Amino acid sequence: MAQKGMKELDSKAWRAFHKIGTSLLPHLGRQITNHSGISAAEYIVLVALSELTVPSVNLNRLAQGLGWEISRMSHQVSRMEDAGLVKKTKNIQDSRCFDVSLTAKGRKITEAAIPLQSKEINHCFSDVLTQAQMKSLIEISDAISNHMKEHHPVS
Amino acid sequence: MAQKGMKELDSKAWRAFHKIGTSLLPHLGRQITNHSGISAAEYIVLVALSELTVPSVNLNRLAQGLGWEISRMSHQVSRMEDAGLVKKTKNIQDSRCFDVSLTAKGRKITEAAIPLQSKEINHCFSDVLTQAQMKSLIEISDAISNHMKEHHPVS
DNA sequence: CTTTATTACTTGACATATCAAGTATATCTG
DNA sequence: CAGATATACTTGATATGTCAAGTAATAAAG
Repeated sequence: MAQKGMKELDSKAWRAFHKIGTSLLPHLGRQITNHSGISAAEYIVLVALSELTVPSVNLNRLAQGLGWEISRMSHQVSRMEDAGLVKKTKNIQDSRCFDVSLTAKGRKITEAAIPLQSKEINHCFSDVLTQAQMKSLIEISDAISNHMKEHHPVS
Repeated sequence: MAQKGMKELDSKAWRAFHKIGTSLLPHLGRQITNHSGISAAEYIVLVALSELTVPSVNLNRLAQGLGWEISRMSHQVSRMEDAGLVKKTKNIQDSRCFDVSLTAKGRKITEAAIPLQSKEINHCFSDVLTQAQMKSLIEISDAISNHMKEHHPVS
């Protein structure tokens, strides 16, 4: 995906990263749909909601927590409300805000989906890597994330 | 994005991987559009075409080389033909096939875009990682890719 | 040589992601 | 408290990715 202006190792490493980023992630998304009948985007939102210590969050916080644009979250939550997976309620204190929460159906699907997805991740990711490789990956992620936070805070 | 059914380190490593996969890749895509006026998908196809040792490839090979579905490539190439970036010609030997090649415009844009994109990748990726980390990433990618090839050859 | 697969690609429908613009409700400022 | 600003979210347009179904041409089988 890029070579001129890059050193040999850099280019190989980038291609390696790009490859797993554009194959593993979509593959696991497809698995979610196959085993649980929901999309990868829906799964991400459902899991985020299921991990709350409070019954609901507003759209803004939910989007920020996942690093999504607010508009993307608005569209996604609307579709999920139509699908009966989440509920949207106008906040009483600030009526610009909407509180989003899981419906019973959404919770049920999420709780069934999580262990199946964990199994898939173990299968395709954890089980094929050594502990040292996973630790290395965490360091790599931190290095990149810190750089992004400093230099490209919004995007 | 997943926890029940996963060990602590596994879960952390997965979240780390997921995070960079869903932030760095989109960020670099946006950079392409900003500096060269083409989408990330267009860039990927253009670079693949510019790296050919022959003047053209058929859709099928192009899709396989990038690990894309043929339908995705068909749509993408059609749009790029409309945009004047590539040219599609019916193959003479086998008229089911289409040969895809760069137009002069497509080549010009690609050659200008590649060094700019390499610079961005260096900035966000290569420069923030050590050589050891890049080597580790290549090993990690190989391990995952090999597993995928064995167990999920099509998807 | 005709029927039957197979292959290469197209098409349409829908889900999704992004962008620009809009609406409504707070909040701040003088 | 009126006017300006900011915040929270919506909406519509466009590009994209995926799936299922379709078309057309080649290859294989009988």
